[in-house]
Amino acid sequence: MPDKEVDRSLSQTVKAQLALRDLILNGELSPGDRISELPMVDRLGVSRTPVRMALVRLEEEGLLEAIPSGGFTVKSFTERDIFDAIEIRGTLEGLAARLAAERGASGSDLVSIRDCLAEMDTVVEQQLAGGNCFPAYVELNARFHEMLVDLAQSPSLVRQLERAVTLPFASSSAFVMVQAELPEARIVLTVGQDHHRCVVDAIEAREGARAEAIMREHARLASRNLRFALRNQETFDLIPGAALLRRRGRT
Amino acid sequence: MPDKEVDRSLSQTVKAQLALRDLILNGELSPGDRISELPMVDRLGVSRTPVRMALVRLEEEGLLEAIPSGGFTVKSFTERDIFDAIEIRGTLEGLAARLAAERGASGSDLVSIRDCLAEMDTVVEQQLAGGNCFPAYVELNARFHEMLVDLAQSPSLVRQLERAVTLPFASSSAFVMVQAELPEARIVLTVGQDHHRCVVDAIEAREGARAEAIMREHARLASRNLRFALRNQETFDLIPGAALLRRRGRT
DNA sequence: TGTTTTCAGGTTGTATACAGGCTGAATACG
DNA sequence: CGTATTCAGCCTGTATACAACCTGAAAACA
Repeated sequence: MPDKEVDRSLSQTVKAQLALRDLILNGELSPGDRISELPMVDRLGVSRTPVRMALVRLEEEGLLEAIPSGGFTVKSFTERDIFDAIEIRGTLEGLAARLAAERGASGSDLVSIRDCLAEMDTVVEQQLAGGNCFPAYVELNARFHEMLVDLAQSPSLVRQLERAVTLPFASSSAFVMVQAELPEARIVLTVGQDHHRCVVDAIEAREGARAEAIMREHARLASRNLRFALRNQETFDLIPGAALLRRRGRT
Repeated sequence: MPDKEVDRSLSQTVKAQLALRDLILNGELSPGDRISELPMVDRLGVSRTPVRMALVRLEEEGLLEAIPSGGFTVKSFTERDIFDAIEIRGTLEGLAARLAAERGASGSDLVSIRDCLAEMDTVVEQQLAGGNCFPAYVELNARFHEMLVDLAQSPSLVRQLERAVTLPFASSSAFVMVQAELPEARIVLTVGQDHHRCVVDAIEAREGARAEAIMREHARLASRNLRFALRNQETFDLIPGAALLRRRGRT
């Protein structure tokens, strides 16, 4: 836990939102729990207004569920919810790649993303040689996916994808940490990086259908990681937001 | 305008949200306009708190844009934004159709959607015979699309699609009214209804790829309507939220 | 004993007061 | 005359008071 002392320059609302999200993701608030405003006022050290705002935002984010009669509860997720979220991300990233190919990406954008690709190559190489470069890889991976979406030059799509990725386990780097423990880690890493390269090639060659198919399949690497992660407890706990997951058949 | 007097049973927040949305969609607030809370308090007859809440909600909805230093402005949209929004909807509905096919829809669900299909057949027939059944068609069309998405049995996808459709011109029935003026109206209506039937057939036959392709192409009917609507002023004004559209090259 | 009613506690929705920050215009200065 | 500075007005973010509502439990009644 890096930041127990929250920066005071942040607005109270943002402070509350971050703190509340942590509380949920760390499992200090369990799925189904009703969240009342007043207790949170004490717990977060801000007044009701920012707490209220944070609750609304987190509901939009998908972590909370509104109760018809007022108030919120912590949402719970099934294994299938995660699979679906990953599939949705893959589908939208596929659309982004296709649009990028069809509309044509500018030369400078392609150079930028190829630079990113090269950096990732280095990191992947070091990782395969036995180092532990996952933090660096996660960051580069996030940057790559962001740049890719931008290639589509579609604000609507960026917006939609932002939402698709808010759930912690839906993001492109959610399962990279799990991957470290995976027996087939080398394969997934190598194949994933090849996807990255191929999709850029496809976009440059204006091969829309191919670019789309690659990104869809690319997202399914995350599904594979997920399936593995669910198999034993240690890897299960590596899943971001694992506390929100209910395994087959509970309330 | 059916409801100039807003139901007093609604909460102030909802009241404010509806009124504010109308104000924006009707063009009484122009794109780029900054929306201050106090003037809205006078204009909507509710206090700052509900106004504030409505603003946050409308930002999430995509009608407003947050100013970094605080406050909101009315968003503006380009022709391409709409095309992209339609493409996104088509892509997600395609995913829904594919999942429905792959996962298998229950017999009773298929019966229900076929009932809806049959009702639409009747309406389409009457329409082609010279009647004006568009309101009925719009409602049935909305119901069909809703049922289709439900067939995928994916809460995540339902959620994502709900968001994709919040923009008024992205919804499946946004351009049906324009269609009435379209020279090729008969064709679009006939083909659209055929899409509806074919996608259900595909789902029942577990033909995922076909179901997906059909829904993608189905959404492109809306793009066709849009392209036509943009050509002259009368049809342009039929576009929901037309006031938010900026034609090529303005601030 | 089972059902209905009543009531108290807590919770949310709404209104409003207050403080800090931003904006834009007028003014002073180079 | 152009640029930097100051200041007033407004606006948002936050805190808090108040009221309506819902919930759950105890009590009264059939």
